[in-house]
Amino acid sequence: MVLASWRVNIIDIAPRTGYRSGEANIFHFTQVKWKRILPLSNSSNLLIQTMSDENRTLLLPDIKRVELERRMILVEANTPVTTIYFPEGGIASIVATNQNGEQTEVGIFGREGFSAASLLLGSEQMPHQTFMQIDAPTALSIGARQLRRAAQKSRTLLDLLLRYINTFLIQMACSVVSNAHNSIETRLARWLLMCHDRTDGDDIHLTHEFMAMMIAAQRSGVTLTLHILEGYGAIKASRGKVTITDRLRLEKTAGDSYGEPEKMYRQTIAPFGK
Amino acid sequence: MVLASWRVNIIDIAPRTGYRSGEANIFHFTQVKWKRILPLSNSSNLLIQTMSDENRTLLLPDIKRVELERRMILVEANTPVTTIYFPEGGIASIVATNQNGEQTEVGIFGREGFSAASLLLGSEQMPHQTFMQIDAPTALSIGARQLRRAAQKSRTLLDLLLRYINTFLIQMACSVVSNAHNSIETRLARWLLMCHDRTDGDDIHLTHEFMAMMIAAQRSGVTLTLHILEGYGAIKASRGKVTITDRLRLEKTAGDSYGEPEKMYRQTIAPFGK
DNA sequence: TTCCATTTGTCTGATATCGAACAGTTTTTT
DNA sequence: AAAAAACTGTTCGATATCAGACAAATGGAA
Repeated sequence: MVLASWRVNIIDIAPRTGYRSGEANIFHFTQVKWKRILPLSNSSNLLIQTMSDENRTLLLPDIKRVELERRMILVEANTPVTTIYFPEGGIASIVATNQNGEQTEVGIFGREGFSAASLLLGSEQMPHQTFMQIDAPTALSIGARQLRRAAQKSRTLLDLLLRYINTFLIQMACSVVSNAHNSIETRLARWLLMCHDRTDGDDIHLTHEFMAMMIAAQRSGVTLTLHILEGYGAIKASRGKVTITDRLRLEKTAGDSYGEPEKMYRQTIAPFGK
Repeated sequence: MVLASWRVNIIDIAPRTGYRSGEANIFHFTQVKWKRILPLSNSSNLLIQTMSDENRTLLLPDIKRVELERRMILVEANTPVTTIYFPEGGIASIVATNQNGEQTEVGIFGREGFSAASLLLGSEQMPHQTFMQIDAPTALSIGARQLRRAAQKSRTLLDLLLRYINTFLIQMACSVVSNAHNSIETRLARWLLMCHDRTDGDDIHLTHEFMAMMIAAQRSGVTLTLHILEGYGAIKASRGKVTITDRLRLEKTAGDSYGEPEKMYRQTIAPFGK
C-alpha cells in the first residue's frame, strides 16, 4: 500500500531559530513551528486542563507550544522518543507496520491524551509509529526526560497520566473486538465517532484511502460504506472530507462498539466528547 | 454462543476455613484453595521472581498462595476487584462481552503477569472479565488495596509492574493487527505459541470451541485449521488437547504476528518463552 | 455397562469482503 | 493553460469465512 512509506527523517533540530525541520521521503516537508506559550491553564488539552496548578507549574518551564502539521511523525517506531506532545486539537494515530508493509491503526488520540504514553510505562521506544492524521493548530511539547522527571516528582501527575493510559488500553481492547466481529459499516461508524469527539465542528478532513487503513479495510470498501452511511443521513461525504450530520444515527450504527473508553475517560479524568 | 454464560457468583469468603467458595451458573463449582506459602523467591511467577528482595519482603505479609482452577473468574466485569493474582502457571484470559453475548479475547497472561493490571492505572474496575483458561496449580494472591499500597511505597515495584503493563499493551496492539489482517491459520498459530510460552511441556488442554472464541472464529473453522496445522506436522490434536510438536513450523505460520510483546518482555523484564 | 453430555468431523449454501482494475473527477503543479 | 497527481466511483470475479446443521466419536456419570 502507498501509505506504507511515510517516513520523516529529522535532519536538523534548531529550536533557537524557531522551528524544527524534517524531510519526508514521499510526502514533502514537515516542520514544527514554535508558538508563544499562553498560560497552561488555558490549554485545550484535557489532561493539562485537568491537572492541578502545582502540576502545571511543575511542567511549565519545560513546555513549548508548537504546531503539529498533518503527517508529522510524533513517534518513530523502534526509536527512542525525545519529545512528548499533548495535542490541543487534531488527531494522532498510532499504527503498526507488518513485514508486508501493511499498516494498521492500533489507537488514536487527540486533545484528551498525549504521545508515547508508554514512556511512563518504562520504555523509551515502542514498535509503533505515531503521526498526525489531522493537524493540531497547537500542541504542548515537552522533553521525554523532563516529563519523566516531573512524573517522578509528582505522584498525582503520574496518576493522572496513568489513568489516561488506562482509557487508552480500553480503547485498544475495543479495537480488538471491533476488528474481530464488526462489519466495515460498524467499524467505520465507530471510527468516525471517535474522530468527531476529538475535533471542533462536524468536519473530518480525511481521504478514503486513509480511512481504509484506519479501519483495516479496502479503499473501495470505504467508498461504498460511506455511501451507505450517507444514505442513512448520518454523514455527508465530499472530496477529502466527511461531515457528521446525524451523530445519533451514527451511534446507532456503531452500536456498542463505541463508547466504552469514552465512558471511562469521563468517569476517571474529565468530561469528553460530544 | 454457549460460552457467553460463565458467571461465577462469589457467595462466601472464608479464608479462615481454608477456601473461598463460589458457584457457576453453568459450569458447576469453582473454588480457591489456599496452599502453604513457600519462600516468595521460589515463585515461578516471573514478576515476583524478578523483583528485588526488598519488594518481595514488602509484599510477603499480605500474600497467600492459592490454586486457580479452570474457569475460575479472577476479575468480574464492571465490578471492583478485591484480589489480585500472580499465576505461577496456567493461563488466564481477558475477554470482552458485547451486547449479543459474543465473547472476544482481548488478552492473555500466565506466570509472566498478574490479573487486573489496570488497578495500577487507577481503576478498580474494568469492562472485561478475566478467567482461568488453563488451571494454575498455584498462584500468589494479594488484596487489591495491599498491592496498591505496596506500589505506592516502592517505586521500583510500581515500575516493574508498569513495565509489564507495557508489554501487555503491545500484546493487545498485536491482537488488533492480527484480527484485522491475519487468516484463521495465522491467528491460531500465534495463539498456540502464546499458550505454549506459558505452559510447561507441549500440551495445551483446550477444546476447539474455546479456541474459537480466543481467536474470534467459528468452532468449525478451528477444527478445520487444526487439521491443516496438523498436516504441517506442527501440532497433534486430540480430544480436548493440542500438542505442539514442531514449534518452529508454528512460528513460521504465525509469521510476524507473533513475537513483538515477548521480545519487549525479555528486553525490559526477564527471560520468557521457549 | 449403559446412558448422556460433550466434543469433534464434516458437510452445505450464503455472504461479506478482498483484490484489482479502470474511468471520471478534482486539485495541484508546472 | 496544460499536465500531472490525487482522489473518488464503480465494476467484477475470487475466496475466506460465516452460520448452521447433523452425525460420529469420546468420556464421564448413573
